[in-house]
Amino acid sequence: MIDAARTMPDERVRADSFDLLEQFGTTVRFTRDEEVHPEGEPSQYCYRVVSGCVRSARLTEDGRRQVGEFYLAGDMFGLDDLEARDFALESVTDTVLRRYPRRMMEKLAESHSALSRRLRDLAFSRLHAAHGRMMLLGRGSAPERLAAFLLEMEQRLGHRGPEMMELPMGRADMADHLGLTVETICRVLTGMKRAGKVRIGRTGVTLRDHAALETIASAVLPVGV
Amino acid sequence: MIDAARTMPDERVRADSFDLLEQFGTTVRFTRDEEVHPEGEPSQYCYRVVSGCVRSARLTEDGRRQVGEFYLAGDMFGLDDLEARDFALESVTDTVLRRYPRRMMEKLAESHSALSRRLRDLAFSRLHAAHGRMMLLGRGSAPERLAAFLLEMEQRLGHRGPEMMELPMGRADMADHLGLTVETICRVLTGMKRAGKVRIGRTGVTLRDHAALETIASAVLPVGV
DNA sequence: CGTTAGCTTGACGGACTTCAACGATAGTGG
DNA sequence: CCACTATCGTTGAAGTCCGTCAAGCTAACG
Repeated sequence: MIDAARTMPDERVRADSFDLLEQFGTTVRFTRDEEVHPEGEPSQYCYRVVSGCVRSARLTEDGRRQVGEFYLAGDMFGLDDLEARDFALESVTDTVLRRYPRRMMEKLAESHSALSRRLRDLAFSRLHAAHGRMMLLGRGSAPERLAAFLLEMEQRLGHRGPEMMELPMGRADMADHLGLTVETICRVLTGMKRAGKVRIGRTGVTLRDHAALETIASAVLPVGV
Repeated sequence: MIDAARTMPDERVRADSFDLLEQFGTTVRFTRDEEVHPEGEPSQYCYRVVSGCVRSARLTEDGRRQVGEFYLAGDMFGLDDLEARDFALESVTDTVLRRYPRRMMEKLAESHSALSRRLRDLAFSRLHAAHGRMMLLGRGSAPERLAAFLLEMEQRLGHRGPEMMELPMGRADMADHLGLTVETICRVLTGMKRAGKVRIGRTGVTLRDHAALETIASAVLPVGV
């Protein structure tokens, strides 16, 4: 388990620094659409996704919703009390989480510079991703947003091969994540289907024409990616 | 010193932790629209704005531009090589910066947990702001974006009183920051002027009806802010 | 088998963009 | 000092992409 964690290439949590925390962790379970942590309260815990999917979401008074991020298996979240303060954290599907006391993490970070460094890197990595998403939301068309999203999901889910990729979230979650409506998601998805770029199932998608999707998405991605 | 760090309310840099770094700093100057750091290169330095304004910007092949953040006097930036890697850093106006070697900062952070903690808090604070901006870009109307921007600028510039607030950036920068066009910025601004909410000058704005602007912006701000 | 939640499709309207022209201001050189 | 010019800001008209509203469809579940 530790070794498997160690081979993670990206921001996914590697065991080395974080396993200091492991002994203080408890496992918690949620069914779909439960509140892991409510909007507006300071958070006592941080979490790691064991399986399933969690979303951070903010709601306006008039009902508009923005889904900030999706956290997938291996991802850590709730590391700052800031984020939890004005984004609700909700399970998307049936989800198993590992929960750690934030105070303990901060205490450990004080004496273990490697953990501290790791937390910082993680924060900057997230910030980096957020900046990319700002480009997407600010300047991307609906097809560009969706293409980028599908490719990101494929990468983060570690999906390989031709079989259908199961997406944990529904159309509404995608829409609120990408700043679009459910209808637009459907229409763009249908368009991609008709063009032979994707195959669509109820809960999954198959990316048939990778190159085409990457071309669409690359317009709003940093050059040379 | 540690206590001071703990009571920090916002992300503005106070000398306490960061002044460890001060002796390694050098002062650099830029006139408007110069490149502080180009897109695509790893950064050797991080910076603090002494005076003026710096923007982070990303460009697509077909000419669309996204301005990620504006850094004002007191703000630090370039703390991660990630951000610098795919956002160019450019002076908006005549700007004086204090420049520090990143390697030195990381070295100091290893042995000084207060600095490390500060860096982490700063990163999370930025992430927090980025999430707010995602809500704005994904779900906000043009007036909502502009109102939120004007109020944010007033706060960050530390502006008080009835006299005109000088904005360092032009309409194009605002537009690319808010995911709008220059024309839309003008039109919304004119509308606000006609409604008596603002007064407009070439390089500055006066916020005449604070309450109205806050009402507009509050729709896409977290509840209770 | 009925019910419900989520997905899909269509018609229409609106907010913002695009394209175009005009205006104002600052900087420059004769 | 004053044209001259470049740059930026403003305004108007037309177009487009996406949102809104509405209805139908599909699949899962009791």
